[in-house]
Amino acid sequence: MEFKKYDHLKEEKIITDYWIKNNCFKPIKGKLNKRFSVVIPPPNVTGRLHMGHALNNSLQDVLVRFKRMMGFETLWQPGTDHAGIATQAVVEKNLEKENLNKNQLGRNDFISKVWEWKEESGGIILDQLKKLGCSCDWSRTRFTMDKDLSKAVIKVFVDLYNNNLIYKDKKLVNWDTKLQTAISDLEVVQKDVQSNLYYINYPIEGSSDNITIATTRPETMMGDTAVAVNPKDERFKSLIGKNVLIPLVNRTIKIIADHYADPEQGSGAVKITPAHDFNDYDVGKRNKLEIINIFEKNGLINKNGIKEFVGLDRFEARKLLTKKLKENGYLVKIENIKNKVPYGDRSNSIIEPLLTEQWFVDAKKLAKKPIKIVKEGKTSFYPDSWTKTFFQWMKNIEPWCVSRQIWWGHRIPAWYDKHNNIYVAENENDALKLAKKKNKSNIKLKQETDVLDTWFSSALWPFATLGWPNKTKELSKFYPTSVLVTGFDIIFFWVARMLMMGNFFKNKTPFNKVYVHALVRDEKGQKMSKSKGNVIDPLELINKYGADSLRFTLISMASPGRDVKLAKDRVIGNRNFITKIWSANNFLQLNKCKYDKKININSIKLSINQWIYNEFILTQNLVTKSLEIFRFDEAAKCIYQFVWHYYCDWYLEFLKPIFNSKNKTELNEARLFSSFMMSNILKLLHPFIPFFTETVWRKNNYKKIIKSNLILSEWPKYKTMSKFKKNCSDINEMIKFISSLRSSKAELKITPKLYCDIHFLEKSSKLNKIIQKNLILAKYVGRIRNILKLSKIDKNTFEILSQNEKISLNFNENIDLASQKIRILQKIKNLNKEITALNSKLKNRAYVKNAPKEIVQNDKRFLKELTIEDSKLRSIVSSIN
RNA sequence: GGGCGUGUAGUUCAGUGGUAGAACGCUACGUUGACAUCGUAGAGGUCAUAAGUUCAAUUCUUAUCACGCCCA
Repeated sequence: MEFKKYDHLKEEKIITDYWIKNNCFKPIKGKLNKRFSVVIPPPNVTGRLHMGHALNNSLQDVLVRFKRMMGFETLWQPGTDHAGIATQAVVEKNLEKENLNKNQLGRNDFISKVWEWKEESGGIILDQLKKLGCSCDWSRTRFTMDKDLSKAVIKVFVDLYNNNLIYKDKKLVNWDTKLQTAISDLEVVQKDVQSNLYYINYPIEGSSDNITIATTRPETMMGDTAVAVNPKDERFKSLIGKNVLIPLVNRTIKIIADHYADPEQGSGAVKITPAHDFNDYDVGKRNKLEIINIFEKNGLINKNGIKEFVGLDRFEARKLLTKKLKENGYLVKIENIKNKVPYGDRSNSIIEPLLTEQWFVDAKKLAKKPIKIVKEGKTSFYPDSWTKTFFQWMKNIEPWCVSRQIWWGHRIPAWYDKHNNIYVAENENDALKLAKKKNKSNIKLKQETDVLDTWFSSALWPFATLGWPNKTKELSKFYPTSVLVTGFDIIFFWVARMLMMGNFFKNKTPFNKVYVHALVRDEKGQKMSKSKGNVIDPLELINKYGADSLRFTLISMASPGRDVKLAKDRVIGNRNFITKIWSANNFLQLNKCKYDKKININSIKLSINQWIYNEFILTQNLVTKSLEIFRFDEAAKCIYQFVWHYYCDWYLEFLKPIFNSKNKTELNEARLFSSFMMSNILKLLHPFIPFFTETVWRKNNYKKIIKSNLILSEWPKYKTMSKFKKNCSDINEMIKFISSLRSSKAELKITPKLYCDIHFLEKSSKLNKIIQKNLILAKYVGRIRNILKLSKIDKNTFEILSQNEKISLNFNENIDLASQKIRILQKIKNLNKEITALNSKLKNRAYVKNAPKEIVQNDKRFLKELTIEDSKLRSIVSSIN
């Protein structure tokens, strides 16, 4: 009989359609009357599936499928976020191809263009998640710019404003000159770069002396409003209070004393430009310095700069200014140093601190409750080490700049009158009402043009997707969510902010547990990046090896606190695992194995069935326990071991002689039970490799017998049968015996397929009894011809030790006894090393006194066994001649 | 500079205060009626280094070294 190969491409498609058509991903009231819910970390609409998504979503799917089978009413809430800056950039790029820009279109038309783009290609990543097997309730897919979600965003903004948790302020913010918007602290990446440190002389007024300052950004001289020295720095003490002239700028500024100036750094004197440096800004505030902004919003020098520099780009200005300083003798030297320069994470352009009016969330106040919640364990991190990171950030949190000077996003619900009075309301009408109340007359209002940071709306994800601010059924059922699965890189961006918003608006923490997974790297441990060219495309792997192989690989490598180093070989290995199960299942079909629901475990008689049942229970318990504590790696490893090395390697081999026998009772039981076990294997494996297992489930007709799809079937919860104990231990002895027999053959260089006679040399051999009891297994799997009552002694006979019993083997072939003698002597030598070590340990009185009794007992028993082994090996050696 | 993490077989990683494990790779043999995407057997480790606690340390403590990440 020939079997078809497992065709993952074909089957995965069939199964996906089948699940969706049959509403398998929707919450269904399960046996437990408990609920389990997860919200997906919404991928960007501009996103394409990468390995990070693949890992993140595979893990969520494992949990969701596991809990669903456990009998929880389960919801996995999917969706995407609108990715303000990224999406706007994509659409602007498309416009460029048509020689258009957004200003030509105007705000409204541009936004319609973005929506057009979103409808067309904003769903790609969701389709890719379906390919991965994600069992989200796709009918509930949400988007952060949806009407409902936008309503939530606006309400949150207004409520926070009315609670004084949002305010408008003029502050130094991180300004992206390329995108021409403010961004939050978190969106700034500090990069190590090689820079020049310029030493420049500032002439001291009324003297021929200079003070030398050091700076990496000479062009900002145009905005200098002081030179600072450290009050403790003896070198400069006499200069404090004097005026200096900014070279070329020809403006006079004061030398001030401020502890910010570090005597060790540069020249010890530092120019202060409050408008263009966060530290200088603070110095300026302390010393009441003037603030002179010298940049336009696109990074060009404005009219506050030196005349001939106006309109120059900041880096051009630096070059030119350096040249002029040098020509005029102000430049002392240039030093090459390493320093950190801020870059925008989206634009990759150097961030300019710029004084602008922006909207801020009072994160410090909002952080208080989440800190408490996490301390109390109402939300806990797995692995726990992230708790510390979380606290560290939350306790030092800065105001969160939430306004962005772009068009695509939630427009801030604030209106201004002509005096710039602010009215914050959910809509223009309400704003007008507020204005009327204040002004006692009807006036015209203009809406704020800024939009909100995308993370502002993502922060509402766990309750906004469930219908908030409406009081929906879903909200009461599925909030708070059970677990959040996410990467550590967005703990601050997203997790912390969800905790703030959830605890403020719902007065309940948005998730009870946060499972934090690591990054996926390449096999050498390098971060995957396009520029390095080491990116592995998950879709390529899915096409080649199947979604299940990729999932199983990622899941089994997700051990806590460690990055996933992905190599293609792993995926191939796991594809082989799937093939192995496929062929094992073919074997069952070949032998007409059929599962009957009326199976009565209690009446199972065959030792091997009892044994595999027992092993299965151990596996079932360990897999369940591991998944409960997010040890995905342990769970995957455990089921892999069971399927391959217990079920396939031993159980199926032991079944063969029974399938060949004519004992109807045994045959029927074997057929029934092997199939029953297979059905349970499929269940345990289903969260890991859902497509394959559901396919086999259908192929085996389990659906008819069990009356359920695999995805909605019941998670195994079988109980130990104590009366199986003896037979299980017998089978374990059989395995040990057969293994030692095989080893001996290999050592004797005898072909494994060769049969031999055996004879038990011990007076009352336990092994003998066990083997007699399981004779057909021993004969078939152990390849034993006969069990002799009397020992043959000839040159084809060789004695071995198995489970410390002496057994003689008799082959139809000559044996090289001399070389065996050498081998055994070596074994004895090693054995004696152990015996000596153990002996001296047991002679140590302190050890015997202090160690737990069981440990000492164990050692004594072990020593005894070794001693017996030693003497038996010696007797074997002496018999060889 | 502050914080966190990692260092165990050739590789990727589990693990434990009491005889060191897996997967992949490697070596030898093998086409026995599920499976060569396979089987059987095997080789391979001073558990980074040093000191301390302990009857006992790969495991706990401290220091050092190496690597990685986050924050300033």
